[in-house]
Amino acid sequence: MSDRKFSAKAASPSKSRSRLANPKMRGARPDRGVLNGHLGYFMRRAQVWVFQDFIRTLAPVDIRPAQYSVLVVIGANPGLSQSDISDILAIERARLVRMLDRLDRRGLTLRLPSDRDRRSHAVHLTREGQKLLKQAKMLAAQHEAKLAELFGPANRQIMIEILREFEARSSAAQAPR
Amino acid sequence: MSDRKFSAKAASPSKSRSRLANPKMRGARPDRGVLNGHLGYFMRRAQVWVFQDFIRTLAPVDIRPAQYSVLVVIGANPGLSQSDISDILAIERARLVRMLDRLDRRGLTLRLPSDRDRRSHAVHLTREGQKLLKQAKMLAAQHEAKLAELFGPANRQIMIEILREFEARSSAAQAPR
DNA sequence: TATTGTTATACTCTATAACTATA
DNA sequence: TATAGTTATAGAGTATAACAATA
Repeated sequence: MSDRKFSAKAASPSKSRSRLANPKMRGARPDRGVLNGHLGYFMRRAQVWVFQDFIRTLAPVDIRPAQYSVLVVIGANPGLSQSDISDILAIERARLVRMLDRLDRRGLTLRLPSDRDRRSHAVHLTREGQKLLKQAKMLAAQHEAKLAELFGPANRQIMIEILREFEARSSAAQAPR
Repeated sequence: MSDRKFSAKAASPSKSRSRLANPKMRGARPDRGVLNGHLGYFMRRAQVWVFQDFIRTLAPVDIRPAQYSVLVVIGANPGLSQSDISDILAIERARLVRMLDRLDRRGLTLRLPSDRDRRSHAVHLTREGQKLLKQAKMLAAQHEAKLAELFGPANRQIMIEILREFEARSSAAQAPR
């Protein structure tokens, strides 16, 4: 039951005098378990760690997680519009514009005119983008192997399954706003 | 085996002509599964959803996740120094300064001089801070109940256990930077 | 009228560096 | 020398609003 503090109350007001002024508290180890019942807290801490490891592992190709996801989606679906990509990855359209500006400048992606809708662009990887994505995928696999090591391969798989199911349910249910 | 694309290759260069120009691709549903093997991707999506729900649920007290974690830690350990809090929650010292500035201005927290080190502050909740934290904890419990509903109570518990174990291992191992 | 890409703004969070006053 | 709190800066990510061109 790591969840026993799920609904723990706040320290009652009468106990809130300084722990340093309180003989019983003096030198006591601070309670690090107060957030144990909060899933979001642990998800956040773990997610930050995972992204930092991803960024470090992919430093040789200078690709960040969001950029990586965009390159992978374009690589698998050349010709998608920017709206399509925004939709699939839940990246704001406005944010994707800036990201593609930068990837374009680096010579990795290309925005061609769409042949069916003159408002939209068909986004592609350049040959260089394809080459870099290949490298990036190898590095990402290294990163993923490290996660398998740290979580344990079974736990990594369980997490992926639970989270994918959650994504389906949470997007089907109601969006939080 | 949701992981079969873990090491999937990029679309080979010869296949990268526009999906719209390619008769076989025309109108095909874009492949949304290309990131299936990437745990970090799903952790991020889920974490964002969870935080948005947290923010929305705690809107009545206008408390964000990071602020909440700080209030909970102070509430349970009155008199901690800012460094202690930074340590426990992995919040940058510089960032915590701004957060406490705001919480102080709102009358929720208090920085008292430490009686053992004139460099440091003993951080406390005001009575109002204690009152608000109580409310916040009730709302956070509602939020957590919603997560239990969406993940399924068993899955929520599994996630917490896996993530807590991961946190212990990843911090014990080597920090990513 | 609605959508696509775009520009602009604001705020949160992360990451640094540097300064001051203490230790 | 090192640490605690602070200030400042820069960048990523998120959330909006508004605009022109096109549907």
